[in-house]
Amino acid sequence: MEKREVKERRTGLPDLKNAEKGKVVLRFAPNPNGPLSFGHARGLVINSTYREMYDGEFILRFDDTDTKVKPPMLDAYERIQKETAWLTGRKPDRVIIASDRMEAYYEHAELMLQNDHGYVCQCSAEVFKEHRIAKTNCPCRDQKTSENLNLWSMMLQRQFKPGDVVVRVKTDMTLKNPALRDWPALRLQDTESHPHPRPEVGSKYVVWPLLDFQSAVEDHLQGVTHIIRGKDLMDSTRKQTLLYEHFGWDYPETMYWGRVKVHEWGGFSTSKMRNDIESGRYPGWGDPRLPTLEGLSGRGISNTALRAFWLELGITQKDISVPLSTLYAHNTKVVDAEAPRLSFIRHPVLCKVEGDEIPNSISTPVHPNDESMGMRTWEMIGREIYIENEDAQKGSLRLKEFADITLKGAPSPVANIDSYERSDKRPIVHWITKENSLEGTLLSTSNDEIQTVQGRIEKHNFAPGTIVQLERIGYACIKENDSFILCHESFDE
RNA sequence: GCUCGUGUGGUGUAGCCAGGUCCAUCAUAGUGGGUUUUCAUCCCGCCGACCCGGGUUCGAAUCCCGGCACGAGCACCA
Repeated sequence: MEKREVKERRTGLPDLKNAEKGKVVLRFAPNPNGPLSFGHARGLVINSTYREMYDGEFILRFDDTDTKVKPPMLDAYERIQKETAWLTGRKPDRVIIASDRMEAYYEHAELMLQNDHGYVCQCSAEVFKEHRIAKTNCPCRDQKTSENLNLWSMMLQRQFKPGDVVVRVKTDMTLKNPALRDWPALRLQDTESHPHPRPEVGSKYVVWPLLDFQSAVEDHLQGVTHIIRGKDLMDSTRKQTLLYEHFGWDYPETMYWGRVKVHEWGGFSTSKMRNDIESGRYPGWGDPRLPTLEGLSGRGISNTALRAFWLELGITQKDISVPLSTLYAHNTKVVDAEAPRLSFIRHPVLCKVEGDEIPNSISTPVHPNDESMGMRTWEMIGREIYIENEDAQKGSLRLKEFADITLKGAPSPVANIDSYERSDKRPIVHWITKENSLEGTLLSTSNDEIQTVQGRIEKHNFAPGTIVQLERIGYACIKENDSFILCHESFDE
């Protein structure tokens, strides 16, 4: 047997099976029942990265076929498209909305009934469950094709109530895997009391496809070649493969990833977040404590870091739990080189500087490792500065880039300049002059709480959304000119 | 219960399909040190893993069988 030449370490995602460059079609299909969360990012990152690797196409599909249990949210359609572009770096090649495609699903449902590959079942869910467990056929299974078509048109004509009737795919009631036995393909929804939120859809339809049917038909219609999704949908693949066999279609290649939890968050269920927002626990989807893309980007987690994070996890089927520090480590790498440095003084203490030959201004670099970012210059005319209360307790300090001082008196100490050169090992602290700073606020998240610290923030001209580094504190995202939120964990006080 | 899937250091991940070059990769965390007028960045060192038991084989992280553990599906949710 021939041996591989060298075992090379794989980097990046593994190759796709049966993939030809330029002919790969991938998709990601969220339910628009809320904006995108951290968990959705995996599907977006993995699928869109394969698009780039294979020069293929990437479809964003809205699976909005449930109006009651997981009702879509109207503004999510736009938001999800924006968030997708933000995260993946470009727009999807195609956008499909399932609720626009109902006629196609009806057509295939009818075709399935005509070919006797499905039937209209009037058993209750409970009764059918008995059959599924007992591996026995339900009476509806033997109906004539004409009877099925007749019942189908009655469904469309609203002659049944939700729960009374369902269209099933004929598989085999003796299949080993109970999940696959004559699975339901379409059902009725009361769209009068639970209308679809899209005005053009509203109460227009009562017969709605279920995920396995809708997704299967749509994947075929769109020419999807590779499906990469969570392993919770493995049985979906098996169900859908049986449907594909009825239609004589070839099922796409599939890959799965396992379940991911984040230590600090647990899961990230859109439905649960929606409840928490509606109950007032969080003010909105963009709250920095929430694992939504909006919440994360709002506190300065970059799209590059998110991509690196998910690419590193890859597509193993293991169920894992990851600490947020992993994401933060990626973010630091992305953000540090570009983050201007600013001084923020928590619990500020005002000091009067005294000494000989005090210069008129002090200059310090915007970024210690990048001269091209320039200098920041503080006027020393007023000779009043702020230092952190905690530092003030230490008595003698080195004001960074300025002077060694000794503090005397309280509560407004005098800072006597001992030396401009560094003369000993006294601690180096950050500081700011009174005239070059404003009152400011620093927010941070911790254990589902938002903490606030008041202080003095160095004046700056950076736009909201800019990620800066507050010296000796951490990276922060500018919310407004005088308010910041910490990107990573909270202060360790 | 039935069905399916997964088990590599604290956390992830490579290697497994095509057994040897694996006293097991890389990252992150932790820890020690270096650079640095930030408790940042950067650099170096250390720490630490093949779920268990059989089997096949000259040789097993890799193949086979059996356990065990964990997860998911069995919805008229996605």
